[in-house]
Amino acid sequence: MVTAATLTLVEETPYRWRLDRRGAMRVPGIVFATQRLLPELVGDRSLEQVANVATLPGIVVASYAMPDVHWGYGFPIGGVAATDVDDGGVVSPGGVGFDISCGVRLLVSPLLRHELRPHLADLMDALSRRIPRGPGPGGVWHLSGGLRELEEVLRGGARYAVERGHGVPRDLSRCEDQGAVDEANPAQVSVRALQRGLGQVGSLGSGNHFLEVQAVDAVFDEAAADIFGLRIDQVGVMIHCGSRGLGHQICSDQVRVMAASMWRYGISVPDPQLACVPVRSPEGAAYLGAMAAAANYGRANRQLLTEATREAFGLATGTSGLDLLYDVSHNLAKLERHPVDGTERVLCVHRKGATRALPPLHPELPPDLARAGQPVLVPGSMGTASYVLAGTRDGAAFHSTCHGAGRVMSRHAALRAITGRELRQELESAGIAVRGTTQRGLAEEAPFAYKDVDEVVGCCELAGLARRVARLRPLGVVKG
DNA sequence: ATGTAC
Repeated sequence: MVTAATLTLVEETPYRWRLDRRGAMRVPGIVFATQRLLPELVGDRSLEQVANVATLPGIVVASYAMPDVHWGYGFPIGGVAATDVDDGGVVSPGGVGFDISCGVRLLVSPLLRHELRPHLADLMDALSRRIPRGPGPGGVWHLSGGLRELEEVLRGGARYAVERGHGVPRDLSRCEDQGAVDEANPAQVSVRALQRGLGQVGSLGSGNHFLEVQAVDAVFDEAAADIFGLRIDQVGVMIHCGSRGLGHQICSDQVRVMAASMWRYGISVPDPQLACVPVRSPEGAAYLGAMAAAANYGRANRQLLTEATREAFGLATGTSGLDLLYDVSHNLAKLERHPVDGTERVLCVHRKGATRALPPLHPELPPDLARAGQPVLVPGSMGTASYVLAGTRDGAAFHSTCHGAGRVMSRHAALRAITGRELRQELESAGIAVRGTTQRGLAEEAPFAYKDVDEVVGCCELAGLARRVARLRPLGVVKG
């Protein structure tokens, strides 16, 4: 067990720090952070988690932490770890997180900020009526085919949603994996998970999930912004949500199975929350099949919320046309090919609170975006800025970057520091319309409970993980 | 994140 007290970070550059191998670590840790972010990440147990992840069988190159890293279940949130699947590499549900395929999409409208202004209150009210949110059941899509149709969602994700008329084919061209991964295995999804998922397709959930009406307030890379269709004052809608109770139940189910079967593979880990099995094992295949089903559910979820958003936008503004810029997950494991020591290997890349950031001209990119690199959507904390980044040619951490601001204060501490009523007043007086659920839910997401998103994305750019394209400021927030 | 514990 590596203890926090013995961990020492060695400065490689002002934006990149190394945790040297020691004890059972198979690879070093690499932490991307500025001097200003360092105390925040040393303040919790996330460094210890970076070191623990470095002990996993088959891990290659390094256990990475993004600048928004913070403590999580087993793996840190903001962690990236890749294992060599043909060399005993493992897959671990803790490296994906409970909210499988949690992610973000950004819709871009033809309106500018001043054109929306007279319609903003109507738009927020229309969104408030149409966007199911908060914990528990409720979703915009009532699956008339019941569990049988849910299985279609698990196989087809956003593709199935569009097939059923909930969106247009162009949406799919702007989704990671064109809206669905092919490896989903609904047979590995428990009845309980299915039951939880049945009534939640098209819902935000709670916690840090949100839907925001935003406007571009800064452009950092004119050429990329032009390719992405973003200009100053342009209005967009950002949707941040995941796979709700279904993903959570799948993670719980699979962790239990893995913890009970690890001994068969002779694997020992320094933390029981790092339960894992070889990718090439029956349990590994079961997890990846169930995880893919949850991933598709998450993509369908964001697609249905897009449809509801378009309806609200049309009603309130009389304008149609909310084009999808991109949809990308930040909680997922994927089998990808990457060079390791000069040889191309098949790796199981775990990104937990970390976003894939493909470089310009990568074959998986939509052809019309390829020159700019993959759009990376980074939601900031409530009431602050969000960013659009783009993948860089060199990248690092298997082409990954940050996923958000990163929490620094516990929900409990945030509740002690401010009331929901106070926070709502602060946001409204800053000109941000709020449509929330509970006072408590608002208070837990207070901006001071998070790192400075400007510092986080600035660090990503300086470290070469991604480059800044545009910043968006909220005009209105629908809070889960 | 999560029918915020089965």
